[in-house]
Amino acid sequence: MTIRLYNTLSGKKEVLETIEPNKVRFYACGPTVYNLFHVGNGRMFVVFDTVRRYLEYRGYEVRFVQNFTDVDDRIINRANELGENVRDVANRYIEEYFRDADALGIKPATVHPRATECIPEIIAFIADLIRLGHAYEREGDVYFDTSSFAEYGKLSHQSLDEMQAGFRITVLEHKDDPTDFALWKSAKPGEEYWESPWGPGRPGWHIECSVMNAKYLGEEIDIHAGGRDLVFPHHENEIAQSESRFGHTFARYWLHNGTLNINGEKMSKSLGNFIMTRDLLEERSAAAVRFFLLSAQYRHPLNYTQDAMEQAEQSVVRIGRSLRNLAHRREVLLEGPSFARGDEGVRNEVQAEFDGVRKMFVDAMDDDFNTADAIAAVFEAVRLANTYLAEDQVRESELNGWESLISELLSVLGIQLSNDVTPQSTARSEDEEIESLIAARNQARKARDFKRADEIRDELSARGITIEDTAQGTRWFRS
RNA sequence: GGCGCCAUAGCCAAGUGGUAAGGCAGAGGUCUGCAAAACCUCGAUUCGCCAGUUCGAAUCUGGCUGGCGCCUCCA
Repeated sequence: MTIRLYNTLSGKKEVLETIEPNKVRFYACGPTVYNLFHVGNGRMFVVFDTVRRYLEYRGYEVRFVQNFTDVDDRIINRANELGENVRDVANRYIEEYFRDADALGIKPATVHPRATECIPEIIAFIADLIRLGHAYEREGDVYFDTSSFAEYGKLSHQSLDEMQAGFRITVLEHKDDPTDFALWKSAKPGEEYWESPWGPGRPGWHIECSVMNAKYLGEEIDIHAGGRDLVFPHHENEIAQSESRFGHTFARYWLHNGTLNINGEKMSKSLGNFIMTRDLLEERSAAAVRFFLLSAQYRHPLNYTQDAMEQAEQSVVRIGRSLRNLAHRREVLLEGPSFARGDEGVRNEVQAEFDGVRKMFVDAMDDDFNTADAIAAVFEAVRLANTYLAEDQVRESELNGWESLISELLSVLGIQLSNDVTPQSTARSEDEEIESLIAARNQARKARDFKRADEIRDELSARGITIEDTAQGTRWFRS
């Protein structure tokens, strides 16, 4: 069993072969912290969080690094707009990132470096590039000389000639060539700056990622991930910088997720057609949002619509009901006569079903993290579990088996189903009353006084209590 | 202008040469006093359109149409 992943560099699916056995060095580009992140950004975080979880599930020790770009024109502009200090703005949005990421079930990376924490290393890296003849200084700015890197364009599959032909407006500044890009930008009056051999200034955008990779993961890494829109120029430039500096392969596998679209267009801050993740979470469950974001293969575009979100919500409800029914059945079982608790282990045919579902899931995820197929495996487990629940005799070990299997798969996808949100204190005091109403209703049903039974059900329903009569008794829950 | 991607049922979405997964919504059935939950069955003779290759194509090739992304900040 091997994991295959689509590598943007080769344009093919390749077998994952890591630098060190059972260890993955994984870098994903993080946000520029000048605002909250929108659902499109959220897709990227969720997708690669899921890749990371899956690699861990498959036994890899994953060292996952995700940076914060906390030096950027946009942050400076934002700070000016707000009349605040640049550092304060950046720090605040880093905190806000963690808040929303946590709400979406995105695990913190192993390391979350910030560009401002790596300034000395960035300066040293740039100095090395100049020394090696890959960069030049012009009036306090430093540029990377793309013509010095023969393989420039290999990630985006374009030649330098093609790129130059594509430049509509040539903004040369001090650059020798339009495809050259800034490594170091001299500070404009009033801007935050760091001292450097080229005068006061700040790092360009691309250099921080090259530096952080080297600093936290080493000169060569296994997986580098980001959104499709980072392929060019950002990742192309990272490759140019790192490979020019170290003289060998930078990242083995380049993973890029498709855009999240809305009304057929890419959701982006510059187009202004975005929905903040935080706002979406006000009206939708995190589980549904995450389900939606994983409902398509990560490389494909995904269109955001109300309808699709509603469908995701319903799908998640179906899974949740199955888990709820498994838990209820176990509760009844444990309360029942002791012979019903007999636990002789899991029957072979049920074990075979567990194995079948798990294989379906792993096969799907092994094939370039096909979460759409993986979700189908979850539904297969749900269907089989529900079928098992319809049996007259069930065993605790098997109920537990279904529950833990479904939970196991959901946790790899990072989908956490919210439990009853009613505060415990309120819940407990109310429980007794509900139980007695249900008992009264069952008395009425026994006496075939269905009018009275339905009245009680309506009353409970009005209080937000849904009841379901099963062969094992009546179960209820807050809706 | 250059590079690249996509087009599968009402909706979402897998499937890259062997005869169309899964989910949502819908219809019918079973169970139930009823309801709910659940299970079963039904739904694309067909995969944007037109040619071609092949014993065989949603899957490969060419053309066309429609849509998107990148080439400028962007996950």
